[in-house]
Amino acid sequence: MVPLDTPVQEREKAEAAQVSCGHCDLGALAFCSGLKADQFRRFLGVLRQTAVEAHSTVFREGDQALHLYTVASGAVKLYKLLSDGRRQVTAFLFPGDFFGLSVNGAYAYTAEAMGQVMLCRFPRVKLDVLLGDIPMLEKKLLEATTHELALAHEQMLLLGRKTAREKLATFLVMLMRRLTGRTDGTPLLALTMSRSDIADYLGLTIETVSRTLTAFRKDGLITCPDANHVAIKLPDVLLRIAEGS
Amino acid sequence: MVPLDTPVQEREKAEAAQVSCGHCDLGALAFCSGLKADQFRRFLGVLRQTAVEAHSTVFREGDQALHLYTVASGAVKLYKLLSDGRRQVTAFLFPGDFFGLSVNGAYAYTAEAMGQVMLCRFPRVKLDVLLGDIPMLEKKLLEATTHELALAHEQMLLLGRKTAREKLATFLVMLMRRLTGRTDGTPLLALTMSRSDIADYLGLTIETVSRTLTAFRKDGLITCPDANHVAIKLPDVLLRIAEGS
DNA sequence: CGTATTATTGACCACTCTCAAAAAACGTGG
DNA sequence: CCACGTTTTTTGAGAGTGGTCAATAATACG
Repeated sequence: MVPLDTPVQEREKAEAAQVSCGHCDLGALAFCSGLKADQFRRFLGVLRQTAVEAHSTVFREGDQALHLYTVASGAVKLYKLLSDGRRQVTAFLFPGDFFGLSVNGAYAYTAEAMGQVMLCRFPRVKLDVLLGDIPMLEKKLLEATTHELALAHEQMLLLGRKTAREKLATFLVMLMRRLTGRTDGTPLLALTMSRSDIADYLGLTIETVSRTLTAFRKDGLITCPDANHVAIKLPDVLLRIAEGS
Repeated sequence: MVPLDTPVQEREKAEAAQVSCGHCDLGALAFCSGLKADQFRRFLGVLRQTAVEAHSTVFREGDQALHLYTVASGAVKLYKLLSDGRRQVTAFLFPGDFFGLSVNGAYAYTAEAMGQVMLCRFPRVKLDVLLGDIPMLEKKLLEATTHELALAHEQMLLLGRKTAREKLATFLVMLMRRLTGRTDGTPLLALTMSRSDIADYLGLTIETVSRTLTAFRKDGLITCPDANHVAIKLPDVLLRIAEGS
């Protein structure tokens, strides 16, 4: 719960026309990629990098939305709660993803670190000025939000219309794409999230998640070296299941 | 399926500093509200108003995303399909709402008119130029997308964690807010969507939608003059059910 | 007015949830 | 490093919400 703030204004190693943030290894995916040297300097003046410990809350739903964040390293989950404790995880975020967009000045969801996480934090008021001056940043933000929206639509399809088996298959394929960038080979996935997180992401219970993974194992689709690692044995079959055919 | 295009460039009745589009009665909610006279003239040059017949498809998921749309009047539904025909309605849109945002140049969902609809259509390439010149428009678009994203998160919570009863209650309260702007009194809602649309929006079957509405009727929460009209008798109780308590 | 479509109601069933216990993994201190 | 307690995951048995299939009723439409 105690973010270790590290000012970064003084680090101005980027004088080249094309610079990269240097705090992350995102390359062209980073928010700051493509900025000119002087723009990048101003960008650094607005940004503050913060380290967040595992399982600590970055902000809660309803909090005043003072900052916008991007994930530099690690993973973050977003969720919403019902009054009786039922939870819906709305997204798992990985390096390069934005979060903290607000409606009416309040965050629409809670954000929690799933492990040691490095974040880039932008005060909204300062960022708004910068967005006005550097149209490319605003374009990127709009593009990122649009992308998030498309993912949300995908997730609605999953939650509303897919079976438990299809949900888990979709989840594994998604992780495979996101963490390894490929859907071929037999990648070994490190699950940074608990069964409870997965269940709340897919609209299932932990028991159903566990049982379905066991079924996948028995079908030879995956192997599990341990509870937090999944090796995808038949990616193509899994993909077919995910798409509901 | 045959949109009746009506060029509107010549209609330049707006010479005042603060103008409103004139094609809709949205006031401050309209995309064009707050534009200066010269900006508005350019805005009109980009825009094309189109009338769309009931049940016709504006565009399909995967189509090349050439246009961005706003609803001027009527209602539109967005949906995604699985290969075997299972459908998830991701949103019902009403006057003032945007749609047609794309990822990788393709629409992420299908858009269909639910009745006679008037749309404002913006070619993406022309709009992009205009957005670059009028930062306020880009801000509005970002805000609208952010708002849509928040609604999507709400819907994920509903789809993943709410019971049929809670889903229907949430749906009715949402319609009440959206169509009447209030949650008090005993408003009469005109349902522009079929049971099938409602079911596919809430992740249920038409039978469950029908049964749950009957249960609400028996509980005295609503009355139904006919199948397409619902009078909310106890809005506060419905709201409590919707929030899961 | 007859036909097609949509909505309601009923009976039954199954997928997933709930409750419960066992097994495995994790963390902590001796 | 191991014993211990705690937490997480897995597995099992049974139950319930919502789905499926089917028939009836109501509505829309030509």
